[in-house]
Amino acid sequence: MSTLRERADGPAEIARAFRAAGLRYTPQRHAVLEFLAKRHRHATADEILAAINHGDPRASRATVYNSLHALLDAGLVREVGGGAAARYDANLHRHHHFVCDRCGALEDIDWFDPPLTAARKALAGRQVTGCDMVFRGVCGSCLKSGSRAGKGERA
Amino acid sequence: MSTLRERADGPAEIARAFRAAGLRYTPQRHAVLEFLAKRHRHATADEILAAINHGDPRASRATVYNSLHALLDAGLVREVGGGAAARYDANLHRHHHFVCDRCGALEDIDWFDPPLTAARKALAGRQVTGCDMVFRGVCGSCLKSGSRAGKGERA
DNA sequence: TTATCTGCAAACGCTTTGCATCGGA
DNA sequence: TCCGATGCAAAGCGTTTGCAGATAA
Repeated sequence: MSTLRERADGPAEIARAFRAAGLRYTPQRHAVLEFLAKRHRHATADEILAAINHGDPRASRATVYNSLHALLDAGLVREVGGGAAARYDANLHRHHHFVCDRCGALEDIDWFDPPLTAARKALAGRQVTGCDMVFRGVCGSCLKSGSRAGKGERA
Repeated sequence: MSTLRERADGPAEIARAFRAAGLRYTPQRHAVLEFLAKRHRHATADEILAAINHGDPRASRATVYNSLHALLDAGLVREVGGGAAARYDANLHRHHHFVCDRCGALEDIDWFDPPLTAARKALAGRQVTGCDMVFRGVCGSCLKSGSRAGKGERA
């Protein structure tokens, strides 16, 4: 499991990631992956679209979705269910998620091993390749402020 | 935490659940909760709508969503991210989920305690009220058949 | 050269909303 | 009686698709 976010800060690394994954390397795809890898995590497709079209390569909405699907298939990007719109995350560092029921923030939680031993019995007869743990509750700043913060992304 | 599915098979129990939750009790809402509690789990809003309009009380699409939200707020129903459309589950028995990457089946996994001790450090500073564990992999029948089963619900 | 990606726009599916009416408490 | 639920239809939003033209390998 590579840690793209740590090592792929240079354009060359991103190009290499595409080739390693057997994906065609286009400026648009580069922009999508670079945006996710270097700048923002938990970005929605729309945020990616806006950011890219603010910059140089310019990609259409369809192309952004297209690229995201290619990257998902290749395992370079992860989809997080979060809320209404899907969020994408290039950080392949394993981590869990926490969703604040009050302000909707989606935060990363440091990785710890899921209880696969305890799960073994319950999961018998299946081939398990992954486990997403999503915790829910009230995040730190909502606890502090005591009120509802702006609904949105804060991770 | 009540186990509606086990005890609320009678209409009276369902009415009671509404009153206990401080919700207005209408025929439509009764039908939604009854459908989820007695018959089908992991049902989409559309499935609920179709089932209800096949029966007696008849509810509009908006009313189904409306009822579901009321039930969600009251904690009588759980939303499961599953796929494109949200799925709803009245079984308040705690359980985890398993999603088959091959056929898309959504299965229940017997409850076991999440590793909250291990998580404590990572979750510090937050108030945690819940934990959804979603396992991914290949389900039993796909393993057997070796090919892709029909995409859909099989839990 | 050729398979495949891009871009545009329109379609699609799920969910929400506005508003007049109905009905449970 | 009165607040809130219902029903209809239309809008909203995120996502996908079809097809002609462009482009990476």
